[in-house]
Amino acid sequence: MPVITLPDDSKREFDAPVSVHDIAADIGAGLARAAIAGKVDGQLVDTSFVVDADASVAIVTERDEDALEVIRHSTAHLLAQAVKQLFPKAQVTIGPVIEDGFYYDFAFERAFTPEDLTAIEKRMEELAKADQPVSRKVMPRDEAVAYFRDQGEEYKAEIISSIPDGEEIGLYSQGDFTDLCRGPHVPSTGKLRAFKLMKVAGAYWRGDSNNEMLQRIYGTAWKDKKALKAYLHRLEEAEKRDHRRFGKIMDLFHTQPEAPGMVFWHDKGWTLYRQVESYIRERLQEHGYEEVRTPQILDKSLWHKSGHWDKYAENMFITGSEDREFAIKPMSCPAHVLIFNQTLHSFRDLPLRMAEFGLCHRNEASGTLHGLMRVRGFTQDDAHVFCTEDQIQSETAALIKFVQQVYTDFGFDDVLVNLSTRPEKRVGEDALWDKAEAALQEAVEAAGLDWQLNAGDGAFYGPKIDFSLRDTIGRLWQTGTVQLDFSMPGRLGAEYVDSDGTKKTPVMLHRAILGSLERFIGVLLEHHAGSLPLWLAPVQAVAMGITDRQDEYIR
RNA sequence: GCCCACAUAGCUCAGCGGUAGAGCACUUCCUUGGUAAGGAAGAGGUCACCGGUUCAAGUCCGGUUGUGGGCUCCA
Repeated sequence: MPVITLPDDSKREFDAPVSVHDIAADIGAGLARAAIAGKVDGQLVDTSFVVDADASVAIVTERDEDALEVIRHSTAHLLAQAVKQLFPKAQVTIGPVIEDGFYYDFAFERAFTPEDLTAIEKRMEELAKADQPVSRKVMPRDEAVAYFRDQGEEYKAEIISSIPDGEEIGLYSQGDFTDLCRGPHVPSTGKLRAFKLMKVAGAYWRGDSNNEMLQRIYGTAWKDKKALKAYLHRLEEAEKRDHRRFGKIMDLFHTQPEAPGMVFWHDKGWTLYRQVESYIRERLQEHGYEEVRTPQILDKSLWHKSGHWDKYAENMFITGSEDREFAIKPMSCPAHVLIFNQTLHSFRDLPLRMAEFGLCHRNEASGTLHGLMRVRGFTQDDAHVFCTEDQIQSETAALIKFVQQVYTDFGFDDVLVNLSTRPEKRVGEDALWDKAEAALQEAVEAAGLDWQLNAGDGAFYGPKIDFSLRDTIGRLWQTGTVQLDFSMPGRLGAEYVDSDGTKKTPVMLHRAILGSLERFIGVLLEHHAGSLPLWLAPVQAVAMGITDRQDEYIR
């Protein structure tokens, strides 16, 4: 018979299998009422979950962090239930929990309007008030597929079909609504007391832009009205830190339709820009870099050789002269290799560190442009380190130190680090990838960084470490990057003479610390809420008179 | 690029079929040694662009461009 160990290490014994709800009730009627979910041996479960063996059990109430996830997930179901009642033709798809809330994707013949959203939210309030019990049952896969197909829910049926064999298919029901779900959920809809629908947006089915577009409704949910209000207030405050706002009020820059995605820097903004640039320039000298400058426009054939044309042609701006086709450079690396190739190099020259404030243009899809954060014309604080395979790790380690120093100097302490490994489409032998990935991983670990693995997200030419900074409303913007490349030097014919007198191909490390100066300044403005550190501020002090009589002295 | 929304004075916005409005900013004059902006007067808009409906269009409809929020993408 199950012996239940509670979080305070007290034990309770039951004669027969017992539900989480009943365990809570055994402790106290109040707790049973407050229970939102349970945690059995660390696993979040429904209150109806039956414990039939010895286990450690915690009752999850809204005081626990875990409750929020359950509440948000259940609110997503509430949203789906409301939508199905109001728009029976809408098909449900998926509705996961995200940071601060949830969303649910629907397939519907038309877009939901803001008025629809209001109506849906109202219906959700009613359903929550009705306090309908939420129940779970398990269904065999084929039966579940048939069940949803019968109701015209093709997407759900497709999802269930793709669940691997042997996995349990759990269905949750509340009132007239049943949805496939892993759970857990609140025991009844009355537990959902503080939510709000935020916005509608389009989203592709299964995240693939070749698929049809669904209607995504975003919402937020909290344990009570007070927390909801605090969240909405936080959003308002975040809006005030928007870098585009500072661009205006501090007279730093503007954009306009004649040059979408490109920045007009005003005097004060350019002062800030130059300050950032000269800071980096000083660091480059300290870290043993040479600085170069390469052309904006380069013959198409170079981009064919580098491999960029095949992969990124549609994102490159093209121009021509007489009968030749040129591309406006989207990156500086091939040009740096061309400089490298101008001289015969000894292994003694390596590592050779070549930096450029590289002005690049990329024809980004119009819908992705965003203030200074995502632009079409930008300057990378770019550099390439030509080195031997043996130098990869020490150079990477040095770069990580460099990056950390810069972020610290600019006042950032919360930096996200990702290590991205080989993608499916790639060049280079697996053995080389093994070596490269291991070298990068060792370097991040040696630096004591808190990092995450982004498996399969590397560039086609090598693995990379990305550094991201978070903006005001939680979005992450990649700034720094260290990318290993064992493709381009060979493609473009870079060579050095090794100690044994033979010619070898160097390895190339691409790296940027700020990423683009534009984006970095955007993040900087948001991070400091416009109050830049004195050394960066374009206006450091203002002398003001008290009346016009002092004007003479001030001038 | 895709979905939705938006585009009115330098800025923030109201107006939503009947010949353009507010606050702030700006200009002039007055006032002023006290923590964002005291008084008075004034200037400023082919209501993003193109087309349509209508006796009449910021106002309704279609298209284009740009912007915003998502999605996809990000060498």
